[in-house]
Amino acid sequence: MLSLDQIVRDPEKFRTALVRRGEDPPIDRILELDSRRKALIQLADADRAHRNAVSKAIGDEKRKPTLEEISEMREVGDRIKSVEADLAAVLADLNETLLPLPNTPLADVPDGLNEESNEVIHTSDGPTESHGNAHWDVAPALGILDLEAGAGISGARFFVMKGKGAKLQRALAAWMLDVHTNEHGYTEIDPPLLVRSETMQGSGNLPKFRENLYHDDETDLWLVPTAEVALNALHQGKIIDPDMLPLKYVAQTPSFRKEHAAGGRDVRGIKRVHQFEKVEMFRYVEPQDSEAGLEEMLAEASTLCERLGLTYRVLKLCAGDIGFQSAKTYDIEVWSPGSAEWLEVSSISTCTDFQTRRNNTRYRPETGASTRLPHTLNGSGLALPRIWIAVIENGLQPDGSIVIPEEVVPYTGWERIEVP
RNA sequence: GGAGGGGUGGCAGAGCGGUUGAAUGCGCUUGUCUUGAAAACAAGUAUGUCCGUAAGGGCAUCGCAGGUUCGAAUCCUGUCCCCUCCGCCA
Repeated sequence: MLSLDQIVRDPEKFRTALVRRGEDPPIDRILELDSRRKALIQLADADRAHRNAVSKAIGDEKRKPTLEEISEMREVGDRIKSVEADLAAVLADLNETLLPLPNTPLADVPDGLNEESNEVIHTSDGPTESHGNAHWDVAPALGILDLEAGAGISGARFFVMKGKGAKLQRALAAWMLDVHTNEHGYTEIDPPLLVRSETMQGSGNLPKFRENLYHDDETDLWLVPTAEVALNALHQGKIIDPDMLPLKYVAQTPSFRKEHAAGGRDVRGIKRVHQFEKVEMFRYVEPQDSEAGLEEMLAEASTLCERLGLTYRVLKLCAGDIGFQSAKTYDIEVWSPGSAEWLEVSSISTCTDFQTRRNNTRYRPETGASTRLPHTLNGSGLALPRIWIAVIENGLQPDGSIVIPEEVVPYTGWERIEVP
């Protein structure tokens, strides 16, 4: 959520920032609601101050209230109730107006309203040829992926990994977690996958992206579309002690997405599915450290691609293409020689104080100082079925077998997936 | 699923209708003392919001939401969460 206070102080700054994202923000309405809000607070506070004074006097003097006092205070009480009702309506209105507004892009985020304006800022060395053997042909032939079985069990966009395919995915995830925990200083988290509405709202997924989420009506719980949702809620309503920041968390979880918006795109294979594994990095940092932290996370995700021997490139997303809660995002894409395209395997964002304001996570810079909102950063490190695809397609040998990247061999226990 | 107990400040823990933002202890900050530290002593130490240039003042908050009352941390209702025992169960 954007800061009401800051919007009121500099409405034009927010208007232009949101227009960059292609929004038409109701700034004037917000300003009007805020001034009504302040006026109502003053009315109610004045009445309450009066009532408190009278009640205190009665208490101090240890006497019964007079009939005049009782009738006057009843009147005051009624008036307070009616002003409070008005105020509640204004607050609800304000909330509904602010919640659907996305974060404002940072100054260095490129202009542009769609992915065509994204900037490729780095392309690694490595081959970008195509051999035309896509994973949806190669993997089923090797007996490590069963798309029909997935469809039979659960429907379109579900899949079954088998044998060395399943083991490869598990090995990749374990390796990534180990790199992040052992080399990058992250603490491993295993969070709940079903979360409350409040938690979903805190990350920015609700109320706006309801149609992309799985929900259980009976318990009113939501399946997480990414571990970010849970990691972001780890300190909700809490004040983080001085010297605790930065907090660096990593989690491997499934992600559940309805993918309604994808329509008929990426229907073949397992590039876009309803349930997939992902290793997610998440940081809570002091505001002044968030831009440097973002660069570090980009490096941490990039190094994984490099160590797997994959050709990858880094995109700086334009203002119109960054996610709802993001102020700046890098995407990492790896080359898929089978389908001859770049596959997005990581999206790394700073959400500034947008999420911590929503779920009331604060920190104290030092003992005795007043609280501030930390910034949150999130990034995939990395998204699994897609990295699995890249490993399979890049490891494909002339004889049809797959050679596994050296780094993960200690985790698989073997170096090659042979033709059966 | 059944029966009971409980949610109070950074932590522990009082208060159960009269002003209480809340005793007390611990922790923390500052000061005195000390060569320094510890101990001791003294003072201070919640969050949010509104008015105000500021100093300062008002209001709200004792899980959450309502209700009763001149007045609610205290009484009533609902709800969420935690704990204990029984049952069930991976």
